[in-house]
Amino acid sequence: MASKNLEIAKLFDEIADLLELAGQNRFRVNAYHNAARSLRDVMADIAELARQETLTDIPNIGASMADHIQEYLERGRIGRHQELVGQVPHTLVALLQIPGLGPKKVMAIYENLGVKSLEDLKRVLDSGELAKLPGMGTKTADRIRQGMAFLEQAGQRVPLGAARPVAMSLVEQIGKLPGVERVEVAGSIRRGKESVGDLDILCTAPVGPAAVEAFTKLPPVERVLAAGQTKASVIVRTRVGRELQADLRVVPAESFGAALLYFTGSKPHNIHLREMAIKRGWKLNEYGLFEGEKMIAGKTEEQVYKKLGLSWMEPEIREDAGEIEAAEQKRLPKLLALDQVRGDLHVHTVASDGQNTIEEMARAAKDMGYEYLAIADHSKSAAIASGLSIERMWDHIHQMRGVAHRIKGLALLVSTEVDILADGSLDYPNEILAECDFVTASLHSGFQQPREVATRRVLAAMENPYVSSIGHPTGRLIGKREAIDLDMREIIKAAAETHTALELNAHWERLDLKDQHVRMAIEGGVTIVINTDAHSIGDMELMEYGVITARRGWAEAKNVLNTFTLAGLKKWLGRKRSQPRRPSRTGKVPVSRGQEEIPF
DNA sequence: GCCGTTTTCGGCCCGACTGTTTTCAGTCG
Ligand SMILES: Nc1nc2c(ncn2[C@H]2C[C@H](O)[C@@H](COP(=O)(O)OP(=O)(O)OP(=O)(O)O)O2)c(=O)[nH]1
Ligand SMILES: [Mg+2]
Ligand SMILES: [Mg+2]
Ligand SMILES: [Zn+2]
Repeated sequence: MASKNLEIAKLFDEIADLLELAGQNRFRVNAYHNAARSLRDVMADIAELARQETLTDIPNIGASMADHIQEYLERGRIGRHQELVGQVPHTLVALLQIPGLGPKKVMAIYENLGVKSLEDLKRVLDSGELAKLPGMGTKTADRIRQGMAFLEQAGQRVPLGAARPVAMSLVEQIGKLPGVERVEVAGSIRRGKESVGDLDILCTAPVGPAAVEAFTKLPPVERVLAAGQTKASVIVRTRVGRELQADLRVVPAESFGAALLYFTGSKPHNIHLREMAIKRGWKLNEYGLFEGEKMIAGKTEEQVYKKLGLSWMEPEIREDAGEIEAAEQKRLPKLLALDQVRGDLHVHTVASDGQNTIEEMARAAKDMGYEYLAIADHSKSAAIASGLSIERMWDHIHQMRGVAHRIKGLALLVSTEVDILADGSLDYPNEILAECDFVTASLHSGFQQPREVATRRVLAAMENPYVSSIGHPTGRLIGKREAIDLDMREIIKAAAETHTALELNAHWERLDLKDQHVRMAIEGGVTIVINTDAHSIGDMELMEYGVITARRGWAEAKNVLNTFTLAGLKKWLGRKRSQPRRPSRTGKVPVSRGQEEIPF
């Protein structure tokens, strides 16, 4: 299992759902959801906090929640949960996933018709029994049927990199509609979440209903879920044939800031801000900040934040994970920006499974304004990725040095993406690694290994003095392959101790390290390196997704290795490789095989 | 069930859209 924190969070969410089905107090329901969220956000190991008896220091964890946690750690179950399962069939929780079906309807259908599962639900829809229940009719039945179909078709979240272009294209089309003024992407896409549930778009227009209506008639709109005076929800079909929900919100121009704030979220961030407004005797909604009838802010996000005593916050950190407290104390991080990135330290070429030559990659990097680029092809065991044999690697090193020598205005670094083998040893001997300016060590096998085994492999790799960074540490593919079960706290500790960077692989299918692990790593004093792992020139543009994810992990430029100048990078690398062996360090002749001048 | 620098009791975000309800509950953003 990934971690006790997540296991307990899942149980708390289920308790909340069961309580809600049982018709209990909605604030208690919220308390369980809030506790679950806090457990997901907390960086420390929950078992460790339990030992120290500091569980109630976690926000939203009080005496009851702490007892539940203790009980789970000791006995692997929570009595409260089991009681509830005795009262309400736990299979009903799955039915809540259907859009349009909430706790009240699920309970009514269960109590009157005995519906406990999706199959049962289909049956009572087809037989017409559902439509006969009090408070329900044929339209309700239709909505539920559509909800079930949508859940099957598009129940899964979509990776940011797949969703964002669709959202951008919609923004462009909405911008051309008559009467529409400003248009912005909002929601989880604006916050840069690794995967998104839908597309949220905000626009201003003097006449709301006209804009809403025009939106629902756009070509990509397949069907309309709801459309009113100020907003619409529709289903769009993407070019790859996937269905996605898109929500448009329309507000008058004077409310733009308040509306963007609202629609960007996150929901917990919104609620926290609204509670702050209440404390001051005001009201915050998507139309503005109000003192009685009087609007005191709303034209811009900054105005609203300022009135609440806060500085403006970057969307990426609006998760109510400490950013509001930081803003109150004027201690917000100075988040990393894309233009601070000076190089890419993990790209492939035709030598292994890339599509461009060393020279082409180098020229492209130079055109992007980079100061340095590290060519890192696969090592010999990566057979499906055409990994280089030792012999070919020596030749490849020669080739890389040749290009490095010829190209001006870019430091081309000799590198490798060396496999971490099953026993934690590396796929190349140290003689090769010593020739590299930068070494990325990656796991490409054994994804199912037990936590201890996989963790030990990574720790062993970090012990190697030539390993500069661990590539895509958890090996996950968003929506496709689970992360390797690793003890990330151990790995972060060891990375700090061994002076090894952890990669944030920028490809939107990976984003690995993920945002929360980035934050944990930085907290642990680890340096992150954001690499695209490009397999073609175009892939180098993926850097932006890595930067967004790093920002979600509160990364500043100083935490990110590839924002360092070439000299700074060199100095950083020199700390682990304490032996003098580089001519640039020692001023002496190259150590070995040094026909070419080593550019580094 | 959690929380508190005016509180250990009494609050807990706020609004839009839908359907079948004759006045608003349920669901969602
Ligand atoms: N105040 C308030 N705002 C909400 C609530 N639900 C949603 N919002 C706001 C904040 C959300 O970021 C925004 C868009 O809603 P979504 O349901 O699409 O959530 P979001 O985009 O954050 O995540 P997603 O990836 O779509 O699951 O609307 C709510 O209950 N209260
Ligand atoms: Mg959304
Ligand atoms: Mg939405
Ligand atoms: Zn790679």
